[in-house]
Amino acid sequence: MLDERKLAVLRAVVEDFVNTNEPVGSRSLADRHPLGVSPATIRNDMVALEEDGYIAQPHTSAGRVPTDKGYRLFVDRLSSVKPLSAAERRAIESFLGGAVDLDEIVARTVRLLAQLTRQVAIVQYPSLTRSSVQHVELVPLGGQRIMMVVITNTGRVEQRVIDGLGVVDEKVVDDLRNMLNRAISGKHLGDVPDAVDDLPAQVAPEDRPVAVAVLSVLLESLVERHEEKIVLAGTANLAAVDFAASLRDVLEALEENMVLIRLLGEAKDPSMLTVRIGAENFHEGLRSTSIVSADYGVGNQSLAKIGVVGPTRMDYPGTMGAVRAVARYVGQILAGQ
Amino acid sequence: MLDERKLAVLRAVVEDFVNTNEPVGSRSLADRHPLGVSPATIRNDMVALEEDGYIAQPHTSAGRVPTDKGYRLFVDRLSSVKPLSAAERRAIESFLGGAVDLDEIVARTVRLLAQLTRQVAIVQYPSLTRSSVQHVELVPLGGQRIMMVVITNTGRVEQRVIDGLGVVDEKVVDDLRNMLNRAISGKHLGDVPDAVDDLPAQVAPEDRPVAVAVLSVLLESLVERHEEKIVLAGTANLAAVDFAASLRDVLEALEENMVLIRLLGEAKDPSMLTVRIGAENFHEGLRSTSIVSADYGVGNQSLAKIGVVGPTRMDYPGTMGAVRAVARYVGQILAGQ
DNA sequence: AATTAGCACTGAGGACCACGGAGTGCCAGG
DNA sequence: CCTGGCACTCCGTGGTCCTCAGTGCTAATT
Repeated sequence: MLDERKLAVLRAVVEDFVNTNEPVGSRSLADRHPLGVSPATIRNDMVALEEDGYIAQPHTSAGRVPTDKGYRLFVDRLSSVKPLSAAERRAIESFLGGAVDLDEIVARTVRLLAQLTRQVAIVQYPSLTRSSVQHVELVPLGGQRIMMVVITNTGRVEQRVIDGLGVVDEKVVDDLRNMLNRAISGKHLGDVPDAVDDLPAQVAPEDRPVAVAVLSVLLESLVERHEEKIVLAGTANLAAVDFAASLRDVLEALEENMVLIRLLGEAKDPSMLTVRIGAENFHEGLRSTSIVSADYGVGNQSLAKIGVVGPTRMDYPGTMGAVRAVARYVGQILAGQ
Repeated sequence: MLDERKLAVLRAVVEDFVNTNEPVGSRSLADRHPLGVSPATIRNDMVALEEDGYIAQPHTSAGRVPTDKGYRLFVDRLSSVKPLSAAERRAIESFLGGAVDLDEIVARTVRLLAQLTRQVAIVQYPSLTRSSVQHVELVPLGGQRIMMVVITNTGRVEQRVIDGLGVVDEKVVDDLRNMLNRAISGKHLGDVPDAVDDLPAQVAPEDRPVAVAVLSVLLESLVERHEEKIVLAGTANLAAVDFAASLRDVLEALEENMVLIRLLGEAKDPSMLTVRIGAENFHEGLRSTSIVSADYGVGNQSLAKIGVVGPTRMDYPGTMGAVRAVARYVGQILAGQ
């Protein structure tokens, strides 16, 4: 039903449309691609492709434009991920090399990805839920407050102030800290609740309120609140594109972090590139955009996602190459931290 | 030269233009404002205002539009900051109330301000340079690395990993931590370098490399690197406006954090509202925007700035009111932390 | 049976033009 | 000093025409 040549025509349509942003007609296609047949033949193929829903006409007597379904086929079967040039790879290395802490790694990564793809880049902070506790620190602040700092093995730091305890003896804080670390350091975050369950029973009754307060804040900050943090860059690149939806809708969607997190999260196949095209994105404002995302992590443990948002009419092979390459490098950098 | 009525006309022109986004003519002005004179008289006044450069005509036989100079006069002499409504104030309180840590306070503040003003909001993290050290924590990570966490009195937390030290004894880390805290906790950040100057001399010679490494990272993270962090929200609100400069230029300028930091920093009068109009902003891409900014802080000590970026054609009284109110509330919240 | 050349048809978009309307500047009279 | 009146200017709108890229169809060719 779709023979080789029809697929070649579809590929050519996608490539030309991505380049020119104008509906592509049979004549110009025959000119620019070595298909070896005449425009008339191409027209016949186009009719078939249109009947199957891979391309569409904005109006009669205009060229053809790929549909979401057409892009889908293109991505799945007609293109391959384009590896980065040596220069680009060197740029990544030097760009990410100088980062000193997690915040900076993330900040640089997102800018880098936006620059490489000339689109909007998204980087999610390494997930809390899949990492383990490296260390818990309790710091008595002046007065009646304690600051709790939790450090995970992915370099992420969570801090929280615990208040309203009355005066707390420094010795008590010391004991509590030691006990806590003995109980949970090295533990997977998911196991923390169980691990601390019987701790209050082990402290002297008069110190129990403090212990309970600390534990409840700990649990809240680690387990209950697994809102993930994300960072954006390159929104300026959107201005160059003209969307079916208004630019405003797209920008609004991008500011809704929860939406983005969900979208990134819906990858089919972990540790692989995922491409969601147009209406495949459930969010209204992103109907005319595509999202290319990938997992990154240390070893083969996935920690979080990075991704790129652009018009459906984007350079898929190039974008996919950039996303994949950056994801790998970030993983390496994190492993070295 | 500029009598009362001419000023009233200018005020009316600004207000109408802000509302309608269309050049305002003498007739509609006479209709909508109780100036008590005829359109012809208003025309004469307009000629005078135009000669002085406060308003301009996009083309002959069109209405008048305020110039940057006109807005300047309006802001300085013809308008007053508009206090928020009770409902708005309640919204601020409930919105900022639930924040648990500094990151969240900042994140909520910026979203709030963007929503109140329907423009782009900027919030700068509390400055490191003006705060003091609350506590320094050294945490031996597994192996040969140490994590350093510095907590300031403004709730800000800086963390850094120190690597490549060889195996470090836990006892040494303990001593170092105590010594460090004795030396610098409570100290103003600017005084930290002096305060730690002679610390290496106090440790045993064999531990000196560790101490030196820790100190150099400390100094680097606190003093040398006083890049300030900022956060944006509400960029989607820009899409509704049509700028003289392209939207892309504005978005690009907004992504250059260093530019924004400089712009915010150039407030005339600390602890007061600052308004920079159009070409008063040195940055190319922001020539057709205005920036309203204010300091916030605890007590009368200014810690950082917040601000709003919008078209020169903005509702100055309302925006100024929102910025001022939010700045105050954030100060209160920080003080209570 | 598949491909191609030829041809009539279609619709978008640009150039051109006429016109209505909002606004101005100026002048003469209150 | 203010105001009504008036001639003038220019923008924006809507209509018409024309071009042009591209299509679908049919008949001829391989």
